[in-house]
Amino acid sequence: MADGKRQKFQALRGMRDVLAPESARRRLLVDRFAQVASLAGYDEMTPPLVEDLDVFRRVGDATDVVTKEMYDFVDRDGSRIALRPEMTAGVVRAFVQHNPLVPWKVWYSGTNFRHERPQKGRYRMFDQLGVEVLGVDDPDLDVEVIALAADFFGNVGLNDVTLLVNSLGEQGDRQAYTEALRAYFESNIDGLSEASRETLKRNPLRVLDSKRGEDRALVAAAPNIDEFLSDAARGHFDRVLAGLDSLDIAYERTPRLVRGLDYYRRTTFEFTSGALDSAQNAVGGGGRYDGLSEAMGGSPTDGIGFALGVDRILLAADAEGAFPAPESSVDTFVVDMVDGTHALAITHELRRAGISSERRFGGGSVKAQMRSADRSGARFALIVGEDEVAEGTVTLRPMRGIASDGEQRRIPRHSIAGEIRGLMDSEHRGDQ
RNA sequence: GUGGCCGUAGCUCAGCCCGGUUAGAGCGCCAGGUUGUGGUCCUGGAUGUCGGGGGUUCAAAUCCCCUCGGUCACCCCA
Repeated sequence: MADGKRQKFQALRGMRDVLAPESARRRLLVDRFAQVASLAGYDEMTPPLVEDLDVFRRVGDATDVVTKEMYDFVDRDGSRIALRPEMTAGVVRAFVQHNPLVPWKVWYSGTNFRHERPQKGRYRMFDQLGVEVLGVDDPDLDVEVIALAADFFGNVGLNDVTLLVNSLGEQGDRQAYTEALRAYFESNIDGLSEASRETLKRNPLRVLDSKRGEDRALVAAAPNIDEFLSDAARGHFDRVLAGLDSLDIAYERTPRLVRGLDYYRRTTFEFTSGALDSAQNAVGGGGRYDGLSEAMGGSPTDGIGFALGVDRILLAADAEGAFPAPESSVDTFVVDMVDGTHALAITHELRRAGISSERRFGGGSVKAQMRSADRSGARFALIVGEDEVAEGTVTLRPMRGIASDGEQRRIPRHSIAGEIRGLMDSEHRGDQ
């Protein structure tokens, strides 16, 4: 800096570094999701982190995500681009661009950006896992998609999760309902909070989401979506509910559930965690968005999908004591009391043989090296001193695991990898 | 974006209200006890721009202002 004083930087607001062991836990969570999704026939896809600003605008201009929270900027060539605030828009844009065979079933994991005031469970940079399916109108698909998410939560060990479902009807139904709400709230405007009056101008549906006490009574008595569903929408929704019942997937029918993004039609759903007692208790949500493809310039195509919040899932897992971070450990730790050249050679050798191996740098007493070995979580310590070098051996000392009661012994220097491999295999089989 | 609360060693926190010797504790870390052996125990040790900047004062971690960050509610949503 100008004054010569050293500036200590820190991550930008709402953006966090993910260090071990959290980093390993996240990787594991994504792996789990990949498993569950691929079991159901979904392929991974990775849309760009940045898109033309208009791609995201198609998501809806009445949502804060698009109007107030986007990281948009002017590129060097003058075009307006933006960091993705969610994944669906990019996926649908990709669908329109590549015109793949339908049904197109994809899953994704990735980072999104939203310029909001950070809070626990709400960050400016956050990861989502999700799926999207394009080209299928069948209500059974809605069930498959919801079941996939529900199974994933179960797989991760989250038990205190509630599924909320609703139908917003066809586009016309949704519009009619919106108008009915507008009329209703306008005729009762005096009972509405200041903030909700503002919301009413932009998006009457959103008023249903108000958490202000003053609005509660009015919201409770508001028109119900059920009265506005067309026969087709009604029939579709009934099939979805019947499907959920048949799979024993518990749900709560919530006519007031209004999802944030404007593109939702018909089936909408949300998963909330009872373990998260904050206002940020939604761990995932999604629904049908028939019509988005057209908005992106493609032909009319049915679509459905969901996005799950990685940060919130992990927070909920913490609260439930589920899905702990995997312990990081190595198979072997080399203690070199000679000059370090043995540690260098042996770790290299073992790693090439597929056996993980660590060592301490900068030497240190045997005691210090052993302490490092212990901390590394290594199952075996390989100790090399003058004596071992002289007789062409290394000392193999069991540190933990099934083998930890065994005595340490010397093994030929040239058969270390084979010896370790054998021990780990027998341990894996549950032998002595 | 609006309002409230908080910010002291790597971590969890005491001290701040009622300014005043070298700013503390536990855990962790390092070393020694055991000159070739971890995890327990004992002994010793290191570590802080008291979030940052400015102000008041003889004197500020303690008071005031600004700012940055976290957190809670609203809002929004994953």
